[in-house]
Amino acid sequence: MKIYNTMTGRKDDFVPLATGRVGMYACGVTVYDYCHIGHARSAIVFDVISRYFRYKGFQTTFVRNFTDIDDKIIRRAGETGVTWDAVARKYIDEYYRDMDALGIARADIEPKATEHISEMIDVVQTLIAKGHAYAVQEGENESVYFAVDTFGDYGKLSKKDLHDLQAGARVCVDERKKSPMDFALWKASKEGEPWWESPWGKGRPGWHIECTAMAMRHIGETIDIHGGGADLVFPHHENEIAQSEACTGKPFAKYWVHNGFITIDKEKMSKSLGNFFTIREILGVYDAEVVRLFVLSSHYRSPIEFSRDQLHDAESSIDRYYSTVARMDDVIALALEAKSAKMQPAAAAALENMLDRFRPQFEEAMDDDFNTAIAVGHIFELIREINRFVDTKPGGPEAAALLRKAKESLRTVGGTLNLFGRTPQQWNVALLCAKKIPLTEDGIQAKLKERRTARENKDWAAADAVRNELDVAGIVLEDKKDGTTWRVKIV
RNA sequence: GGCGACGUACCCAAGUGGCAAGGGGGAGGUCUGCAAAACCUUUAUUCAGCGGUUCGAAUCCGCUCGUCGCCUCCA
Repeated sequence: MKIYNTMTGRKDDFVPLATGRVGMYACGVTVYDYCHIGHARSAIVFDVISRYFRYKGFQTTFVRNFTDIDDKIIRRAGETGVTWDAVARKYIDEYYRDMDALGIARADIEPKATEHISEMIDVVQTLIAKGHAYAVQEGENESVYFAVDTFGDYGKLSKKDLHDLQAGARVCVDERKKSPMDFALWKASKEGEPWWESPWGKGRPGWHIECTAMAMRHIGETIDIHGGGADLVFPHHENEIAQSEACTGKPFAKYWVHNGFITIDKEKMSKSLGNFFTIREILGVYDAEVVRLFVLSSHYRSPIEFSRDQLHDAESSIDRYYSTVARMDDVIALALEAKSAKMQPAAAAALENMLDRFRPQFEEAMDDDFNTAIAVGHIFELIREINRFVDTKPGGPEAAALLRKAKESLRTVGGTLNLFGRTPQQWNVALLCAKKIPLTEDGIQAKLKERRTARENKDWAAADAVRNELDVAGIVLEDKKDGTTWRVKIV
């Protein structure tokens, strides 16, 4: 298994610290606003990575944190006239509402910064004792900064040179700091700000220290995988490395995994540019599975351009998938009553051959730095082969068994990608909802019954009238030997 | 200014030394009461451009052009 490691700049063989176990930590969100589709990408990517480790049989501990104390949260509290912790609570709730709707599994441990204050203080004290950090008086309290020049490896993750950074520093020079690149481990609390008691008086944690404290507490001093969005490489992860490794003298993480951005008109989607869509805006128009396939159709490190066309493509692909499942179900359902059990040997052999290769190919794709785009490609190759087989009009228990085997493989692989877990019927009902089609399943069935009577009487005009009526509403009918089924039209 | 990434068909997207995956769309066909779905054929002699290395390059090297990211909070 190979994983691209930001630290080494290449794909490295994955060797866990402890055989058969993986500890991974992904940076979550700062809870001061609704999540946008960029947060969704990161969540989807690390959800699937953790699923794949489990698929491979690793005993996996996945930690994803909430930053629930921070300048932006305090500012938002001031703007809206509520307390900072009320802001954090609200947006944690909203986070879960969005991520649950997106179908993202909960991480094994979802720690909050404010619940690990004492662990952070311990790390900061150790850093001061080892001469890597210094306290500075600020009003009645003290702030603590990490002295970047005491950590020789500073810049090793982001490949930055300390001198270049200082030369081109855009950060304001802060008189209190010994060096402009030093960063806050602990911030003295100003009047009206939230605070915790500490050896440096009243204060609150800096941004980076929480991840060090929580990763060590919940996984260990060295973790297998540390991940997050590519924008966290510098300064966040660089600073985490400095403070963690200076504290323990051990490597902080073995593999650094960073997902690429979602872009709008080729530009990074971000709060500051204002060019973002929230998860709930998108889920008001597209089904969650569509968003997940859209994200997984590209490699996780590539930038992906967000657009209506892209989501539409993903929607069509999923519809193709479920249409094929429906065809398989028809063959399986008719197997018992099939008078002539038959199967073309060549067609069956072709499908069996592809089925034998399917799981190994999936693993080969995912083992190569989680290449979900290729994995999805293999799924659709199998779908095509299944359709070829079904086109030969197979029947009987042997054909049914072969298709059941295909369904089982697809279910396992799909489950690992968190895709294709529903029935065709559930998919179409979900589409009624996503596309806001004002019809219920029962209502559609009533129309189908009406049309069946017309067709039995060979009243083609009346039958076509029903078809047209439903077509206008966005429903397509498919006449088959044993009845008519409906689908939501993808336009 | 420093560091880094990317440029593959009408659109999206894999492929990083040996015949250019997959999805969407377009065109033609089979099937069908009419449709839809599905399948078949077709849609890149070519991978931003120019050189170089090689028996062989989308893939490696160099240059040019273009786009984007990080260097400040960011997934």
